[in-house]
Amino acid sequence: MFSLSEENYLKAIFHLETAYKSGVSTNALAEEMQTKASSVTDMIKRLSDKDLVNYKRYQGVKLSEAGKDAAIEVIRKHRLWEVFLVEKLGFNWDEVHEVAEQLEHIKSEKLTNELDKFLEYPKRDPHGDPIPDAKGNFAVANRVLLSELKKGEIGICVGVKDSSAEFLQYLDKNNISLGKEIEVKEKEDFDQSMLIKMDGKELRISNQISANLYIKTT
Amino acid sequence: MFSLSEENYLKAIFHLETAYKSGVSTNALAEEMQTKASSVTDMIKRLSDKDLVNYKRYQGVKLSEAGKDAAIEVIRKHRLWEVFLVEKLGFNWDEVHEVAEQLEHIKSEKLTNELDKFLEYPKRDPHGDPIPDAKGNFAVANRVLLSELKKGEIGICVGVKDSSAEFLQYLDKNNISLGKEIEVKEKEDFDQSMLIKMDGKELRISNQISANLYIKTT
DNA sequence: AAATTAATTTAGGCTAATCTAAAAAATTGA
DNA sequence: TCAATTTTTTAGATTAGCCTAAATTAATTT
Repeated sequence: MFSLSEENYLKAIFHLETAYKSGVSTNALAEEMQTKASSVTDMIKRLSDKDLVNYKRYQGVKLSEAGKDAAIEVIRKHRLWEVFLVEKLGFNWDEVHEVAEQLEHIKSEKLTNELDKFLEYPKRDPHGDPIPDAKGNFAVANRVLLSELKKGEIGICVGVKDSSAEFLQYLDKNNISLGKEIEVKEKEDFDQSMLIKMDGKELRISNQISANLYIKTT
Repeated sequence: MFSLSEENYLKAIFHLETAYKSGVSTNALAEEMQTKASSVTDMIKRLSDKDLVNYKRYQGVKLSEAGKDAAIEVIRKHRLWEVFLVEKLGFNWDEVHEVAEQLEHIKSEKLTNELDKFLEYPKRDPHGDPIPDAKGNFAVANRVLLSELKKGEIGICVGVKDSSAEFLQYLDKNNISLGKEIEVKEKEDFDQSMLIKMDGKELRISNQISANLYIKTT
């Protein structure tokens, strides 16, 4: 069994590995974990002793198979609890993160699997992220950022890259939610801002917005 | 906010206070917490520094108002989660304790209150124990132990004193559950064992059983 | 290729929560 | 009452997880 802190590190490494294919640097991990590089080195040693990561001094860190399994299990629980909070308890999608950060560490295989069943085996969490199944299998995300679409292209909003409360509240305020069809009417060369059409109305959004919205093109 | 360990101590003191009205002794608390007396002394000092307990050396410990409030909040969460596990996720009443021990430490007032609402404000947990409401008010238990009934008396089973998996499994095996009507047909002077009638059938039970079953007499 | 800068690790401390062993205080009982 | 026993506290270690400051290694410039 892993400690709360170990689980958080494993999760962070997992998320960073997509960006740092050749190994996650100590500094990147320190940034992600909001801690000091020296603390990261300490923890990496502990995780390495438990064979959850592969580590050579000054070379960055990668999850082992066991580490990956553990990370995916935590992510599975996090996302299932998010679905529970929104679907069953009426939380808004910008209110679930902090609570799910706690709930993801509850240890009970039966609990996780019964929760999954109770929620009818959801495939995605409220932010559109895929939920691993009991075997750790992910749905592969076949999506692009809205910022990558060209003028005239159309797609469905399927997820958010940034799930901070601030960003989600901006989306709520502008009625942007998962499932909405979005058409790129104009795209500014200078700052990448866009004029989009949604619900029959036009809306101008900055690149900061479009670069955090996942779209499935139709 | 309190640490996991602090919350567990507060809860233990709360439970022991009913038996030790004049203050909970260090040894009793060590026994309850499955730890050493010296560790208890350490923690009592910490709780005392935070004004969660009143403590004078060698005199046992009592919860302050703040300590009592904190303990009741933890107990409220524990029992609500037990209801959730049984009612919504299909756990048996002998499987919920360990998981609820973890869930009771999740910090989110909104979560607790929305869970309470989702469960339709249950008054009792699966073992018949009262659930404090959001203000910390308990239903007062108006019940006696089955072992206190005399021959010929009748009552309804409303709770268990021991909620260990072993005891609950014994009850399951003998079809004893909350809500059942029980009549004392015979009571043995020598060992206090009883012959009881339930569901039209007779069953002989030892004092260890009858002293752990709460009854509401009709 | 040497020098500077940046990243990483080591060394040494700190705190919460635990432990063992010893000391001190309270209780019991002859 | 006072000696023996029990209970409780103190003293001193230990571990996980974090910190700061210093040292080391790697990367980048010139």
